[in-house]
Amino acid sequence: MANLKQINRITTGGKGLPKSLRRHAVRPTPQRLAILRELAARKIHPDAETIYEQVRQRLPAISLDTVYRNLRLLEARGLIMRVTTVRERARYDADLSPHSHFICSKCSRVLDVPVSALRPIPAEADAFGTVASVHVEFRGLCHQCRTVADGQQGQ
Amino acid sequence: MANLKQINRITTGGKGLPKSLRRHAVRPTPQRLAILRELAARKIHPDAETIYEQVRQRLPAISLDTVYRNLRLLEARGLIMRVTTVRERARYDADLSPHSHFICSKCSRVLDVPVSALRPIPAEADAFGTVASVHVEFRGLCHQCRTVADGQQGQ
DNA sequence: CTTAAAACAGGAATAATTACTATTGTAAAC
DNA sequence: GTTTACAATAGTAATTATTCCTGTTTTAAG
Repeated sequence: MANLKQINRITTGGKGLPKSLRRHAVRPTPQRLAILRELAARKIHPDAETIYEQVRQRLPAISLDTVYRNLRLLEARGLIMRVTTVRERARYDADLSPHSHFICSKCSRVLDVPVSALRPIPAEADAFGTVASVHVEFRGLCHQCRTVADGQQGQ
Repeated sequence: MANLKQINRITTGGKGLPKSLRRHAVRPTPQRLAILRELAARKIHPDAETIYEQVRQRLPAISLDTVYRNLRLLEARGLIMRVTTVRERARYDADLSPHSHFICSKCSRVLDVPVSALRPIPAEADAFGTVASVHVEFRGLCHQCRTVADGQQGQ
């Protein structure tokens, strides 16, 4: 699946979406389909609560937990993605010089990435509004954790 | 809180930091100085809890709320910055094609920013580890909100 | 010294999210 | 076409990071 046009074509009632879910080893339950359709149909990038309110009109018995559970599952299976970053403790920096961060997904260490490792953000983004701040965040395995993982495959 | 002056003497290493705080219209209280020093001394980009644990060794009576309150204040005054993004409801997207987002700080609408508005992220970031994901987020006023703001100054 | 404002400690409250538990739906085996 | 096993669900309780509230202490100014 992977793109909006495909999903949109599918969500108008065809059998494509259920098939696509099965391909990803996800059972196409009514709740799941409703959530996914709601996400694909709208461009507003809704949050769990908004999806819940909408889906409830069709499936009045659905629970908020089901929405959360399925968003998590669908994200894990690579069928949808988060717009906002991972929700974790806020971290601070006294260094105000322009730079970015690499966050290790295993040890959660935060490394400074100098601007030279990025291209400067162009003014084109101004097309969408008055840009007040830009946040660039890399996630992955840091060298240390990668080395350990290479040696002993698990954990 | 007893003998604050003693504490003040202890936590006040040099006079530079207090002066800098005053320049930003922030009163250089011992707690504040300790928090800021902790942040500046370490490169680990600590979270509130970590700062709290550290500062507590010098100022055992400090409260966690004071740490949070001051981090907020120092950020608002432009003396420190968050490494992670604003902590708000997670939003999802069914469009997995590479693109970025502009989030309006007023109406919190999320607009899609095509990759063409960004330069592709270079492989240089690999110097820090194995990059699994890159997240780019713009924040500011969207056109609609800006127009409204121009017309009627308040709100 | 007195007084007003800012900052504080401690604990209660909030909001988003996740965990738990008993129940229901469903796919496959018989 | 039942039975069986397991995934998914609803409803609610719990958790976690953060903020709010109240009464007190500290600081700065008159």
